[in-house]
Amino acid sequence: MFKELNPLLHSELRLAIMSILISVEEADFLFIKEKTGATGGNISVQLEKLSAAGYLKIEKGFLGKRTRTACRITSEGTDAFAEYVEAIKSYLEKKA
Amino acid sequence: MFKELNPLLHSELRLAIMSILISVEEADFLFIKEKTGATGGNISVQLEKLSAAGYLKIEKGFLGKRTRTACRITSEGTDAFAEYVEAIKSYLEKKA
DNA sequence: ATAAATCAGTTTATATTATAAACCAATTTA
DNA sequence: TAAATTGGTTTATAATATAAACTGATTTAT
Repeated sequence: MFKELNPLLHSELRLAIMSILISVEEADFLFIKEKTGATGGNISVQLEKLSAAGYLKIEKGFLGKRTRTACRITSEGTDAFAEYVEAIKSYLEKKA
Repeated sequence: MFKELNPLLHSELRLAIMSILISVEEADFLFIKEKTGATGGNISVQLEKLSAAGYLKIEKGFLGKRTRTACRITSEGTDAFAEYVEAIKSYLEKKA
């Protein structure tokens, strides 16, 4: 009846992050911050969790002299996201 | 970009409960328990929260001698659910 | 009749989570 | 060189989810 919702993805901010990453080559910290409107601290924590799960890769580098944190979704991340989308649909459809 | 997710509905069990109630006249406690596979305690707590928000009505009565707790979604509940469905879609769609 | 088991839930304790506030190191601007 | 800003991270707190323990009534077994 109801599929299980991956708890790592069933979180407003983490889902937003993944939603951004799924449709973009690469997104940096500030881009995610702007798009989600979340605080930096919150984003930092959630990126770390998604990274620990292997759903994204965090690439730290420099843009000129300033630090820059960029993220890319991994194939595991893409798969997990797709699975989550299927799962949540089982809750949204109105059953006959 | 991302619509806010009503935190009362963005919960696996509460969403499942609402998903059941949206497609059925009335559902009793044990029916919900069976469909969700959740523990009674958990269901009790979540029904209470949804009820407190006015999203469902809890009707306590008897079936023969045994107590029976039935639930019906309210129109506020229906609206909130519909809104949640729209909101979560904003996270699931792949943006061009 | 009464003890044991079951039913239909509720209460509460615990563990997990989400979140923002506080912080830090480097860079830029005044 | 002092103050402000940038780009984050750490950590403290509040909120949440969940199951375990409990309650009170009913049924079943002895």
